[in-house]
Amino acid sequence: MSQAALREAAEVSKAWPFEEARKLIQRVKRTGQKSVLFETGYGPSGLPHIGTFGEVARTTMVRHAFRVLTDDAIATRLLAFSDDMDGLRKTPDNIPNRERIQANLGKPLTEVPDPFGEFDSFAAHNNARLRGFLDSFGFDYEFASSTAYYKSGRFDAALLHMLERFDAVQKIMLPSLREERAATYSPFLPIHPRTRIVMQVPLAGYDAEAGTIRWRDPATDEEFETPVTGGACKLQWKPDWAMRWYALGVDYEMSGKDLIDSVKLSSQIVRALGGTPPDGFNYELFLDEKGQKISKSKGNGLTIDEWLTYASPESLSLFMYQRPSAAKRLYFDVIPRTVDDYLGFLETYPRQEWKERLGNPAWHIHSGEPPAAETLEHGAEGQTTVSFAMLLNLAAVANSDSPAVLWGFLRRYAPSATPETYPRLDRLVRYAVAYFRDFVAPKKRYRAGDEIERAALESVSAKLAALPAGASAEEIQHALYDIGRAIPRYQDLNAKGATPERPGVSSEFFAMLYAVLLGDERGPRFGSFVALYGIEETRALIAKALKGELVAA
RNA sequence: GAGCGCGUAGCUCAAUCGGUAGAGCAUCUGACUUUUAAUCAGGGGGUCGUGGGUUCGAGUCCCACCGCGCUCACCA
Repeated sequence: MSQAALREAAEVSKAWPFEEARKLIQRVKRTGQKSVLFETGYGPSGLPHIGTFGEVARTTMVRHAFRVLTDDAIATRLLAFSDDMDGLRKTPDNIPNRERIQANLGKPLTEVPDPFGEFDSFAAHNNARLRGFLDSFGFDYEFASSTAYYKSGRFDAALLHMLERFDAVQKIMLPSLREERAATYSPFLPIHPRTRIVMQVPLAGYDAEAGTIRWRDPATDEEFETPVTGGACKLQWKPDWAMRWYALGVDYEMSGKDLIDSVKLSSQIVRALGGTPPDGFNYELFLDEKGQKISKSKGNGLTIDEWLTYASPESLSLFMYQRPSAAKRLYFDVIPRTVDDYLGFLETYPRQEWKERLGNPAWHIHSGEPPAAETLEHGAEGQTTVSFAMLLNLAAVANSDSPAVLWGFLRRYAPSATPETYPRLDRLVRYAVAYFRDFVAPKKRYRAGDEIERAALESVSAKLAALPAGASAEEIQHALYDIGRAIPRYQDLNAKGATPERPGVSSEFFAMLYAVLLGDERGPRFGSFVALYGIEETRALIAKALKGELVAA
């Protein structure tokens, strides 16, 4: 499959990153520009939000589609812009040293101390967390700090320009506000020279030529004249966004649907400044398990760290790829399915034509170079992909959060496999084990045994003790049958091959073992389970069950 | 009030350019170590929310309506 075929398929691909990239192609054709700037926004008043990751991941997909469409003839950059000069509005609930932070309300986030005591400021801490994650995923981006940009003078020309167009900006903003707010609204927010608080005060006047605004401290009635440049002032949110687009020449920025009105207003402001607003689209928001909007202040839904505890970054990337225009529940229970969907896409990719490949999320997740799927050799049946769902089952039947126990099962399935030869499968095993430990194991409901059941378990334990250490699954299985056969409750004369002298064992017997020992209604072939889990370990498990420790836990 | 999204199998959801509606789970049947599933094979289950329109052909495109939900209108 040639590069030409790839290009041809890309030109017409309906995959949304290509649809978006084609908007930019039009833009470049119109303006003749030789580079394109992508921007993603981040508000560091809280820990990095999973939506922020989504925005970077999705923007990266558009960027890559654009690069394929242009053969890299147009340079691209991705700016991760942190709005870290914003004033701290309220103290987040999920941080230490809240009192200390409380004393800094209203100051720029870069001037609020780090509640974790690790960085120069709260913003620096959260910025570092964001960068750490973006780096760990390998995103190609440039980090930008609003505070640094303001202070460096990089925004000065645009700020002075906006001051010149003050009336035009007000004409756009004021109708969008309620009367009482409109009466005091100023797009320019001076930083109080003494308290360092970002002041939301009405302007007493401004001097476009001098580049200053005049305002009054409501507490002292003292009047100040502050330059709009050099970081002495910042802008209100919507004018700020517009100014940034204008000053940096941002060509593409997507945002959530909660910002639809903001995009409209900011776009009008950019035009009033004589610029062109970026292309982009409004994606749907993520919902928590109850269908509520995920927000960093509420701390609902999933965090990046939580997802990465149970699944790979690639699977999270897949979640972000799929249907950005549809609201999706983002909660723990979508993880297994998303992981297996990802593995499935990886597996079908090599067999596809370019047209399908470009619609395959794996292509977008891996910037056009998805790795080969990791498959196990399974006897004559050939290659098999081990799914997350299967590993969860394994963990459940083994009732184990130990990767080694799962590998024991896997090696029986595919003897040549080891964690060293299958590193990605090993990672998957670790994720599955973590998911099992935190979401499946707590839901187990152990049943206490009655007299007959307890006696049966005693017998099983004794019988196991009498078996040789290296007893096979088969030997153990037959030993179990002999126990069950001797107990009237579990005799089954209708079983295939059963005789009155040698009755079969009903499935009740095994159901009892699962319910009492594994806390589940179903389970593995028990002989195999014991062989892998270990005879002594199984006896210990029985002992715990008889003491009532499993029911209690 | 304004702007969106979603209605497809019992459940959760797919369905690329408009071309015979699919998957997973659940359920049922069968095979297998004398019975257990981490196995395999197979079956049933649908008026694609409703009604129009375009088309040779509509889950898909257009219009209207119904239902559910979200967002914005203070801040970002």
